[in-house]
Amino acid sequence: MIVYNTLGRKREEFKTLEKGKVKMYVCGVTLYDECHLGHGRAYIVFDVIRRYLEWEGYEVLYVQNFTDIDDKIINRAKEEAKSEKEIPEKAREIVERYKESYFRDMDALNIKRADIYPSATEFIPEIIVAVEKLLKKGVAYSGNGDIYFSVDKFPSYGKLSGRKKEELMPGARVEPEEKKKDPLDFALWKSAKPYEPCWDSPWGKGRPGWHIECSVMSLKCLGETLDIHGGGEDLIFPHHENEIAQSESLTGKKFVNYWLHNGFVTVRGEKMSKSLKNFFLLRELLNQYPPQAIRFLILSTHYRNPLDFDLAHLETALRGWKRIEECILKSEEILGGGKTGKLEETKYIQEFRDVMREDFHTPQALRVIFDLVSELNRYLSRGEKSPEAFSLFNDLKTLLEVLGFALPEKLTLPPHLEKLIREREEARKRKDYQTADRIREQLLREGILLQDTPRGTVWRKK
RNA sequence: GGCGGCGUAGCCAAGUGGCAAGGCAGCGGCCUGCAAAGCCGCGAUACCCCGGUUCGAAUCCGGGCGCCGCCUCCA
Repeated sequence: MIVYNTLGRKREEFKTLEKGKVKMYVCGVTLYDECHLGHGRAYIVFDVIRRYLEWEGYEVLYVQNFTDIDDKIINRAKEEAKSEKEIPEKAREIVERYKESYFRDMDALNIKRADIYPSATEFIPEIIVAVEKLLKKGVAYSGNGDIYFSVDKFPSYGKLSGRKKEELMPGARVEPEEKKKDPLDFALWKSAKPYEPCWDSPWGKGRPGWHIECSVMSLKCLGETLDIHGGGEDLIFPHHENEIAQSESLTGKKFVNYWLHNGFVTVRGEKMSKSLKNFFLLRELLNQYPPQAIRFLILSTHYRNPLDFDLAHLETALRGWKRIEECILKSEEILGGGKTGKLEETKYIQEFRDVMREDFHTPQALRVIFDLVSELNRYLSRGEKSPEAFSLFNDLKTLLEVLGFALPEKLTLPPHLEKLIREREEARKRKDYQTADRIREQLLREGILLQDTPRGTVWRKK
């Protein structure tokens, strides 16, 4: 299997530390706001990577953190709090609110839950120990109650993002802070201002810096070296660069073997972001489109390429998904649901494997699925219940599950609509097509689409 | 200023040396009472531009042009 490793910027053979096991850490969200499609992309992408690895027989331990203490959360709490002393409580409330919202969106998208969801505030003692260790090793220093990591003390700093320290200086908007010895140094521990949420530490009341939590939590949950660490490409610098510096200074071991980063979602060519106000919230999209359409859209572009979002593109994705869904519904009607006995694998399984082994090539995987759907449709259009058709149907369901598409559920119609369909069939027998067409239109207004097939009239949700 | 990415049919998107996948939309046909769905057939003499390497390039090299990202919180 080949994966593209950001560290080194090349495709590499994927070898796990321990045979058959994958330790995987994906940077989660900061719990201060709703998730938009950009977040959705990241977690769908890593969901598929995880599902594929599991399907290939790997035992995957998947960890995804929550950042539940951070400037943005505090700022939000300050906005919402009525008085200063309410701030810490508000911050907790905000965190809970958006954690719930996160799970609601991600569950709706059929993203498998991680094995562990560590939160920064659950690891304060461990973070403090880590910071003390870094101080003791002389790679960190104290500046007025804040503790900073000294980038100079980590010679290979820049190896992930491909920058040299000197290159970062000119023109870059690196805020020079007086407490820092070097503008690139970053906070491991921040001292608290009055009324901010805080914890006791050897350096006074404060809270952890952003980068240290991932180092500590991945270390505690997965060990010193990870197989895969993932996230959006905007995390490469400085977040992941800083994680490497801290973790490797702490353990002396290589932190991560394979760094995987997904590309952005853009809107009219520009990055989807809060500041540009060009974001689409997952919740709003999910109100209007089935989750499979969103997943289809995401997977139809390779995970490392930018994905330009437009509602028209989502509409196109929906139609594409509908073709697959129609094939499944029709198969169930003609061939019957449920798994049949294991028949020989079709060539499509092998093709799917071939393309997914090449850096998780989901656009190609969708091509394989469409090829399969076309062939299966040929059997179905003849009403043929051959073993080949059963086999194709089984494989189709298998492949869709690996890509995380929830299979359509068997729906039932309210009795009064069922009755209308029966009335229409009577009318058609009488050749009373006016009545039949009237009923068909009436049902369409209810969102029910009718298809008159050789095996009778079937209905679909529009 | 530094680092990185992208530019392929109307739209989306694969392909990274050997006759340009797939989807959506469109057109023609079959099926149908009419539809819907499905099936069959059709679409880039051509891959931003200009040079070069090669028997052969969308694919490699050089030079342009255009768009975007990171360097600041960010999936």
